[in-house]
Amino acid sequence: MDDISSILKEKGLKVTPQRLAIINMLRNTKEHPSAETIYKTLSSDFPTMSLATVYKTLEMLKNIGLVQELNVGEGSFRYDANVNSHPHLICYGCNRVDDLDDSALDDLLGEVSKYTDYLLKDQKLYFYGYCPECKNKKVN
Amino acid sequence: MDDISSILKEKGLKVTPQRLAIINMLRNTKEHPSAETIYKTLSSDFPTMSLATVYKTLEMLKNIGLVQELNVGEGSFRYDANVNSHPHLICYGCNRVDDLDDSALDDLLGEVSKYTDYLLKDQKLYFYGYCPECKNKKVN
DNA sequence: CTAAATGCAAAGCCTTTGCAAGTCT
DNA sequence: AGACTTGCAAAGGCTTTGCATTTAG
Repeated sequence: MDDISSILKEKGLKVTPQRLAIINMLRNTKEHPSAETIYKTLSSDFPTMSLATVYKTLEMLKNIGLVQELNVGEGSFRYDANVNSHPHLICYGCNRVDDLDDSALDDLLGEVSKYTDYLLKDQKLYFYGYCPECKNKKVN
Repeated sequence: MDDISSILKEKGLKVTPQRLAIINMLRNTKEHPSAETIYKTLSSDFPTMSLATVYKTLEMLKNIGLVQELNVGEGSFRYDANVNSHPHLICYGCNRVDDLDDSALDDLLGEVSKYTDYLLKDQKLYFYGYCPECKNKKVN
């Protein structure tokens, strides 16, 4: 099921306002926020919440498979409530991080397996460039 | 040209034994070592060299385009003297990091461009699984 | 000689940990 | 009530920085 409270209870985890806020924020954004961004965004609603709680919650959500951690090369992680490991697109212009269509992934894996004898299990794929908006604005 | 001393001199950088050792080590390995690994490996030949020097040298080598930084998701970077951004394969069994054939990359980019309007400029592609050796050893 | 690099230690940044106080069930 | 979670501050791991000393050109 998709109801967070039920999932947490099933696992013997407590349902706290902070946890609900964090997972709900992640589920309602496409921005792939960092812990810091989550923290700041929720600060208005939870002024006393600490960054440590955000990290602990994210750790827990990772462990129960509700969230995945991304590393697009920024020195801090980003988080994604979409847990199937889909490719990402990162814009050099505006730093947005977009998802790449899932069906693209199948095609990519098909290509790779032509070139390696590895038994492939997972992947972290980051494509960098300019998003449709930025590629028009930019000079070169 | 490919002669390190000449490249450094051309850029007004000094040729030091430490720098030569680091770049030579990177050019002669396929292991994609971390700064720590480089440091430890060279310690026998350069007992007084500090980790800071390794980091400063790697930073410099990045800047002049002789080395690229990889992040395979380990909490520390790895370094690669092969600076074209080729895909990597990481083995869950033995943690080795292999290169994927360059021609695979062209195919992959061709696939991706079918699915996005991004203007693609670069990519960091990590495929995880079991290398040919480990996939035979493992149980599942 | 003198500009740049090294090596040491200290500082920084992101993340994790310890623990008392507070909250969920 | 009892166990888990929060929030604060301190600690950790990797990387960077500052600065006096040393080295390359």
